[in-house]
Amino acid sequence: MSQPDTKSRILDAAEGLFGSDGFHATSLRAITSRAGVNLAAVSYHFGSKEALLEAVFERRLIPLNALRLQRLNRVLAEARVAAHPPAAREVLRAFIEPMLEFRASEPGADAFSALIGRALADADETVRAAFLRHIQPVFLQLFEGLVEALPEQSREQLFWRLQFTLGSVSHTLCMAGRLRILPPGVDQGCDPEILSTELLSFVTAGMEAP
Amino acid sequence: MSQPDTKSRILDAAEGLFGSDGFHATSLRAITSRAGVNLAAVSYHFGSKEALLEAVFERRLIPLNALRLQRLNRVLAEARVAAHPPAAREVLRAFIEPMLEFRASEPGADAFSALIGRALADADETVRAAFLRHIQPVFLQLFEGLVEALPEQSREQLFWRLQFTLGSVSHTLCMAGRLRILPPGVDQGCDPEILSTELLSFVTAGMEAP
DNA sequence: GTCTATAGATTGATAGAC
DNA sequence: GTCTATCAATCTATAGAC
Repeated sequence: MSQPDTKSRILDAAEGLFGSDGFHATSLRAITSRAGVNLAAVSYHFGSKEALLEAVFERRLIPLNALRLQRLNRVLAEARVAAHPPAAREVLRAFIEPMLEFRASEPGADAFSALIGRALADADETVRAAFLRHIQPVFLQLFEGLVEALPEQSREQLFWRLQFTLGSVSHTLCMAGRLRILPPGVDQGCDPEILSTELLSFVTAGMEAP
Repeated sequence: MSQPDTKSRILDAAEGLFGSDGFHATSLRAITSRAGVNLAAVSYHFGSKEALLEAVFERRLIPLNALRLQRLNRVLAEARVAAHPPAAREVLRAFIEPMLEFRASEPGADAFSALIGRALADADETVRAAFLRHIQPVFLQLFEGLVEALPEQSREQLFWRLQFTLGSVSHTLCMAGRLRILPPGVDQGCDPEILSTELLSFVTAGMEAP
């Protein structure tokens, strides 16, 4: 049981700092210092700061998006067998639950979660483009699933509503532990499972709105 | 009809660049270069980069949030006179429409719009804190309005649903003109008024979900 | 108020010894 | 693979002439 190798230590440190401070505001020195490795190790193992970011995305998003696509395809296949449209809630669940489950699963996952939640709207094109490359196939499949689930709506309308949904999901991934404004009678703590159910109910109702 | 003074030119340039490139990624040199003024003018007129950001927020958010509070209070007052709860849609409209109207009103407003859409989840605490200072009273009044509109829901539940709503609104402010993934049969162009109505329908249905 | 010039710190990246 | 040392570029901020 040796300690993680240099490459993994850098990935872990970068994930945490990119998530909490942002890509641009995180220096390679901050990363290697947290990882306990030499500054030059980043160049040796990854080549550049951008390539490191890409590696941080890949490590989590490849398995996560594969799981999303698998669940999405199962929901659509079952609906086809039953010869009726899939439920919008189940289509959305296939997209949302894997991310929230991952987030609740391991320590440090909330940093990656915040990174992902910010990526879609990030001002930095490096971050945004790297993220879009991974999310594109999932997004397109999710959209077609919603077209099947809600055939009475136009593609245009479904597209905008899906954008609103992505906004809710992204914000949910960012906000945990960062809520500063709490009205009286509201406690910040929230069971991840309840949050997941609430989010799913919210976006399902929004997508199905008359 | 002289050209805008140095202070306004700096504000305009900063607003545009903070919106498109982000606060951290925008240098004072980029701002003064776009504004056509000397680098030292920022220190003279504002004192620091952070103070400049605060001034960029203030110029737009003080009138905008005053309008939001005014509309919000009118909706709540009318409901009190009529002795029935306000409609959730009208409460949400008082919060959402002023921003989207402003955004459609003047050129350059979409840059500020993107800045605001990103601020709530920004990794940079400078940006986030400056924004929260302005949004706090509006947020608290909006929350209490929703408590009145939807009395059958707990404060906790309303709070989370309001967070999801903020996510949708924020993302809407960010995404215009930046949508990279377009499914077949979907055109990026969208009438601002239609987008506003669609967003309002989406979040109202989400807030009212069973 | 506006300018030049520069201080002082930090950045990403790399050359070359071990 | 890991390290030291360093380069060249960039940043915010300011001192001081006009």
